[in-house]
Amino acid sequence: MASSSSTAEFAAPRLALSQLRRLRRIVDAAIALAETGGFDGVRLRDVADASGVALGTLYKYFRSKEDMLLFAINEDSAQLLRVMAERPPRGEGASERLVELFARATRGLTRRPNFARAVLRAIAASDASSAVQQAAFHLRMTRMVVAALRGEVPDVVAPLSEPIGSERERRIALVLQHVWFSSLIGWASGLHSIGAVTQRMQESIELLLEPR
Amino acid sequence: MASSSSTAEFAAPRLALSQLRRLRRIVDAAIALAETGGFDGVRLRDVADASGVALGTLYKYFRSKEDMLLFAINEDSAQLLRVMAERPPRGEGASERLVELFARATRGLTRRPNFARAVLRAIAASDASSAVQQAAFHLRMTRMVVAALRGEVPDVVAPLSEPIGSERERRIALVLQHVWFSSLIGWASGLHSIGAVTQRMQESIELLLEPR
DNA sequence: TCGGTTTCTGCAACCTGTTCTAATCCGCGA
DNA sequence: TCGCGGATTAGAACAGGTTGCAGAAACCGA
Repeated sequence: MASSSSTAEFAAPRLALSQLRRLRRIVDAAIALAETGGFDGVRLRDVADASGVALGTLYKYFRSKEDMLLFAINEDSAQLLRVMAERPPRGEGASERLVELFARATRGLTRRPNFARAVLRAIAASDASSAVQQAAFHLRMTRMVVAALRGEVPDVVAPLSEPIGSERERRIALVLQHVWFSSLIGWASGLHSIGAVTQRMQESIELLLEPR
Repeated sequence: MASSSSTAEFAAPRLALSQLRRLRRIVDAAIALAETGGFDGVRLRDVADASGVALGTLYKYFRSKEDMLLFAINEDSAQLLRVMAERPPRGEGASERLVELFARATRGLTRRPNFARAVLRAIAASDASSAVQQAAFHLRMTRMVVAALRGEVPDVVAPLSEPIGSERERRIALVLQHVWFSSLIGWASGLHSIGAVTQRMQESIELLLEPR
């Protein structure tokens, strides 16, 4: 049970070790399938086969296919936060650091384009039941953006619930995340290239930060 | 035939009158169902029944369910453009006009919340085959944003292919559309209220335009 | 170790988007 | 008017997400 993916991140994991292992096998199988075939490539019957569980068991761990992929991308966002804490963007000004932050995030995500398309579709189609996942992702990104704005190192250990940044910093983070997400959706829809995503981020950052 | 929805907007409609009427009945049925039950409420078997055509016929007019809803929202965007040309936002400064533009657009869309959720999901999940639709929507919004920035009246009749605005104006339009779209997706996912959408637009517009 | 509870399995079933096919219908040019 | 070709229809069929269920397995406290 354990309301899907919110589990490992928010609630105390009431899962036994064997269940944690099962969860991992499921998620790994889903990721592998997504890397090959994107959203449609993740056929739950295949996920079940590849992870050695019954089809119905998937629904004990996740509410839906989307929820499963949301869990995967949420893990990735935690990983990204760690990386950014270890090797923060080291540009001179806030703009350069932000550009680098999003360039690295974009590269990291789209390095596995089919997986990226899969999770983007999952995010876009998810409903309120997965809102917690989304919120977690958002809070991590905000933390990274604020850190990049200030030229600091993002806090990895602080609980996600802890508020961060000034009003203005949070607004900038919000705008940039919206532009990023929406651009990525556009890329996933075939509207433009990955390069266009990075370029839009750069233009947006300049528009927001550079004196006019 | 007629590659789905691009038809009525881009290519010369090679459809006979009876076919145009059929198309209209299909779209109207889909809209009605979406208004009631959102994306999932649009069951193609029901659309076919309600519009009096066979299930297979739907696929002669639209590539997919998403494509169908994209067509509907595209009609709405044309309508919005006309309304904005008739009664443009009449604030003093560019900021006020933009805030009003997006407030009105948001209200118009979310007045039928289930329909809005349906088309948002369709947009987010669409693939390259519907890129033309998306582009059309985007071009219309850009036209409205640029007009609001300048305090002019958007051009309704000019072909959508005609480029518009300065580099900076287009960037602002792009950022605002990304924020708008992404906020709406967040609303559709249950992440926040409609009010939050309008508020984010206001904050973003201030961030972009007001001197600091 | 035992009994009860929870989880997992294997499988069938359901639902809905999508595709396919054969038969029919319709408009239109000859 | 006739006949042809494209459009439409009814219906079946397929695919994959989701659900339900009965029995087997695993776990856990006593």
